[in-house]
Amino acid sequence: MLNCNAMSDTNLLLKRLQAFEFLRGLDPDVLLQLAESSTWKVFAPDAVVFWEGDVESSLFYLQYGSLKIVKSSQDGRAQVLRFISAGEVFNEVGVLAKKPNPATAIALEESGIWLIPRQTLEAVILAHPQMALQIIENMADKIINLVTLAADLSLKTVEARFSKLLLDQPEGGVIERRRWMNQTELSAHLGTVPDVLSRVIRELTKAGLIEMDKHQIRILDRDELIKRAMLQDK
Amino acid sequence: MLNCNAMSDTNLLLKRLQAFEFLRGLDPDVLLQLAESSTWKVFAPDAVVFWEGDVESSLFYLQYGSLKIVKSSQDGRAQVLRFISAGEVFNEVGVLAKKPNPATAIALEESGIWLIPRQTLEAVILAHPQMALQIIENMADKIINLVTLAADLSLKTVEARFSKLLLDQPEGGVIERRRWMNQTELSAHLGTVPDVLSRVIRELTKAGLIEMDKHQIRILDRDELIKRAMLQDK
DNA sequence: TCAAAAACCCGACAAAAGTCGGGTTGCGAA
DNA sequence: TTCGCAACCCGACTTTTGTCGGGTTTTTGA
Repeated sequence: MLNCNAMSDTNLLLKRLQAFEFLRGLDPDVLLQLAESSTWKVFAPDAVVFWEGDVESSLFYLQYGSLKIVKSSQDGRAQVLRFISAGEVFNEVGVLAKKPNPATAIALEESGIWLIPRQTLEAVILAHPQMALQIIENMADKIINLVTLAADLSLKTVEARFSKLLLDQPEGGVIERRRWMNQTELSAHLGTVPDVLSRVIRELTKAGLIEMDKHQIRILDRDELIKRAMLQDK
Repeated sequence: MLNCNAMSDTNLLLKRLQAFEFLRGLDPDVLLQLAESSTWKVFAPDAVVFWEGDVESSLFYLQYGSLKIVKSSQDGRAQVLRFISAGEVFNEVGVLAKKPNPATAIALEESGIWLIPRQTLEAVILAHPQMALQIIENMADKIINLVTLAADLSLKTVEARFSKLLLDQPEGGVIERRRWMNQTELSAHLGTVPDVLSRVIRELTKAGLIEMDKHQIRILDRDELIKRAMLQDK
């Protein structure tokens, strides 16, 4: 399930940390300290990085791969709260607030992760308050996203949420469908089930707003899609 | 709408700040600095404290009264994200991340609020990193609540969400219905509309699980209510 | 104190979301 | 290559949620 070899390739981490926004402006020796006390883990696809309820005392830095953060119910349904891609940091909640994690993290593909222990992190924060402000900013972003998610789940239809997701796609008018970005994952992200998503796609296709082939979805009528995305939202 | 008299009753704030968890352990002179640069505002019931989209550069400390944080759609529906009662701090997002606020804050009753300007706050954080950790912990709590809210909205029925809310009530088995905690507000908090909430209450009453009179709701069968609250949740 | 406004109630209906059964397709591993 | 499994498709159905029109009760403020 989980390939965990704690090697000490700190040079590599050191280089990555230097490129990492959180840590911009820190002394190299502080970075070295962080690098030396961190451990390295590799997770296979579908492996659980941490469980809801776990009290995890490390900050996670995803070096390569991608993850999803989910909360799931007994009957199999799951709500994806966010996706995490390479270069992002997560588990601030667990590491700094000492609270059990509110959700489960699962690897979507093989993922390499650095674990920075709490002690080291706290020491660095106390010595470099600037870093605390960075972390706070990062958490604020998450709060903004969660607020938006909650409001959308409550106030918008599946069609509107899906349209919005399409429009938010950075590549103009096209969403790539990678192996792990299938209708099942997508529907969990939108807070619904695959059948309903399938139905919505069918309807938008029939209406001529989008076009789907095997590996991507293209936007054909952006204006109309915007209209539908705003349904029941301001 | 908004009764805004900037008086300098700093002594009062000083006393309150001393009692306030965020600031525990700070030097009295730092507290004084905070108190002196803060301003005081009073908001009438239903007054807007800040709007979604505003870039607010102060931290808010609610001294008395209560607020709700909402996100609303064009067609009048609104999702209440959280309630804020006396003694709580809010708008960390706006003040520290310099991001437009993701939601609107509205006074439920007359509310007195201290505004602590960003500059002062940042100075205090940089000088006392311990405080940054406090703020981070506070934000982590909010993230946990929002994660739970999003998952509940997506995975649970209105009945389950309402049951859970009842069970979460601190006073054993009783929820007080204040003026501003009516079915309209309650339903906005649960992510539904008054009619549906009314129906749920009717059904739970008919099933003998709860009992409602003019000013409070009592739990009659806690075990069965727990069962219903868990419906479609783990 | 009384009248208007707001909250609440409720049955009937409409719309959205979820479920089910039974398909087809396409990809990967043996 | 072929078998098997997972993803996807789709129509019919159910459940949940939201809406509407009409009512009653409660609160509030002039």
